[in-house]
Amino acid sequence: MDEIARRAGVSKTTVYRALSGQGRIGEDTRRRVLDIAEEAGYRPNRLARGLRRSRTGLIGVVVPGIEGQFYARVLEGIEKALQDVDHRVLLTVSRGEQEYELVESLLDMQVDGLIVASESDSPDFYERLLRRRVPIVFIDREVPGLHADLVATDHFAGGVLLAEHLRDKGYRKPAFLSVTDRPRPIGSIEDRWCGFRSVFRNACLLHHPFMGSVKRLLREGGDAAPAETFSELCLLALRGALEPLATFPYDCVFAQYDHFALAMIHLLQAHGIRVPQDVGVVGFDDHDFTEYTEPPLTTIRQPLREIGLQAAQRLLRRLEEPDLPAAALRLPPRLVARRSSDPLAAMEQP
Amino acid sequence: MDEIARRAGVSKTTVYRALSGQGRIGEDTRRRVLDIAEEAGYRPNRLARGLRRSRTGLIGVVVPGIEGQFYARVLEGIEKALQDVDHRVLLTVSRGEQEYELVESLLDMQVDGLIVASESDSPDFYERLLRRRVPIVFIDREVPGLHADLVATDHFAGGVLLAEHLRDKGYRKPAFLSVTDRPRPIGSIEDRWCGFRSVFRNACLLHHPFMGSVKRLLREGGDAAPAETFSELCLLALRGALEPLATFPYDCVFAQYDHFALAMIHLLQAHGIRVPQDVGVVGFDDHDFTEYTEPPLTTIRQPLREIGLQAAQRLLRRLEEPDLPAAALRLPPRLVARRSSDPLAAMEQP
DNA sequence: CTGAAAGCGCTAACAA
DNA sequence: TTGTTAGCGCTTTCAG
Repeated sequence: MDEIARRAGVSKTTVYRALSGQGRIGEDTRRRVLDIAEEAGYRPNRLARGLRRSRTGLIGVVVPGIEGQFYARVLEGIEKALQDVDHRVLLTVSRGEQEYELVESLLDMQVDGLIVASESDSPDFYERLLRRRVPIVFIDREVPGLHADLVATDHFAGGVLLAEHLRDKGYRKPAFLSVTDRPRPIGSIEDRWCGFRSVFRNACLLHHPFMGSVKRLLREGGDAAPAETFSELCLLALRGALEPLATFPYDCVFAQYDHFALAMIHLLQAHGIRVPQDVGVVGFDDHDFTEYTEPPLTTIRQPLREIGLQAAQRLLRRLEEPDLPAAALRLPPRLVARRSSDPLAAMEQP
Repeated sequence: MDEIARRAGVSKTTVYRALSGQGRIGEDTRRRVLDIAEEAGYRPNRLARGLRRSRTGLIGVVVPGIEGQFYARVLEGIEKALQDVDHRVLLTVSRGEQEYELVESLLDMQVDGLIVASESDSPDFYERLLRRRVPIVFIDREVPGLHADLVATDHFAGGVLLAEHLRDKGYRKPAFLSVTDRPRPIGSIEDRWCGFRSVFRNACLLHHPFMGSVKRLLREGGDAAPAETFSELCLLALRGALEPLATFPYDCVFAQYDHFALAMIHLLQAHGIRVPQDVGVVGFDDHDFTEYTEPPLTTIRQPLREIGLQAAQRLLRRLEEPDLPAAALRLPPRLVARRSSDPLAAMEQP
């Protein structure tokens, strides 16, 4: 900027005024400065601007992982919404370990706000931040005991949708597979349960830490993996599920995750039970492979991109109005009932 | 920092020395300053530090999209490698449009370096940056005509692996589906072709812009989508592929992408051709749904996370040694031959 | 309409 | 061992 000022024979301030379009300035000087800046290929240093204005245009994002499609899609939505208003995403992946440290480091970098998919079990850390008026929007999971902005799927509605679908298909004795390995069940799965039970009063709840088994197998596995693929891993984790279920005359299963649903189907088939004739199985979207499974799998599609978009927008809004009361936004999911007819048939016949 | 200096009764510089652990300082003052800083919850402003040192610890990343698993996984590797050395990822998604602007904006934010999955067809823009000695590592695709660091899959090796696999399975007359919609064929697919042909001298090349069809359908589709799912879309795009192929007595097909491979399988089956008995089909990893398809699909797994890790490490190295000569690192892919036996059988029998 | 000066928070060089 | 000073590049305020 100094060089431009010198070359144009004006002060830094004038250059700034020309470039920013703010403040009174003579048309001729403005043109001259702009031309010189253009020619010199001048680009403002956003870091310096951030330091001065204490507004960086950086938004910190913390997610547990992005290898699965779940957070990748949410992230896509976040980035899109922010790019549209010329903000940038500072991305960190917590991998179940570093959440708080990462949040701190993002704040050190002077992000304007945070979007966090937290795995925290206690509200203390975030309560402190909120008291310091750090703008935060949580996504996907709520932090237990914390009153803060949240954007997530409406899991209750998802439970209702799946229950209604099963009921419409003629099933009557549903089993609900709770899969959590946490001390307190995950809120989202509890919500699904409530929704599910509001339709099926007689639903049977099978509580078992399948998810924990998968994680343990993954950890222990290391190189000597107990299974080649993740789907096989899920199969291993679910192996014990049939005996406890057998005490209940179920005719359909809500398996919480698509991977589990598929494993459950394989498991049932291995025991000579036909799907969906004898027993129906439904999942809940954590992946988009459901297009490809055999037999077709009915599932709930979560509005992932939309969650990201809404979270970003909420955060931007909060930057303008820091006193906005905290609110939870629960977005409706969509039932994806895979027709069992061959999609190809429909396409090739006509 | 000023406040801590005041409270400790020393100069800012001393506080800095205590906190940074650099320069000589009395043990007692050091302790005192550290205690006060701790108590005051002091955290250094990395933005200011960046401005002063002109080293921000920010790495700009540009990818075309992250909804598919491809770049999400690469990104995971990048983030991991950078997090390990306390650097942060500034993520942007170009969505086939804004690549150059995004790169500029990242530079405005004073990133230390860039990792770019470019869709550019011309080297001019990046050549200018490289002349300005901006550290850049490209991933996945090379920019035509540009001599720069690149980390990517060894597509030639991938082509060889698939060809050898097909040969070992007894196939003799392979068809290679080139799917590009670009003026110049994408380098990676050319490499696959070269590798493939080094094994099968008689391979037949079917050149047709299937990929372009898919994109067009996606664009035109809008709400009135011509197909419910992406897999159906691929099927539509491939419909015309069988006639040109029919002129060649092929007994197997290399379909470039898993989605196409699967669509091809369905297409063949719809025409009464059995897979893999009559015709074998192989893909090339762009997704991890191959675990779930029916019939099983043999494919090449690209070392995506590793690409990210290596790219980040290369960039970090280049930050230290700006004069490193540009180099291409091509990482070996892995053949994933899906056994057609039921994985469950293997697990449940014993 | 234009310019001078101060300062965001940190760091590096130099002086005491 | 400690302190003083200057400056990264931009923005704001106040003065001309």
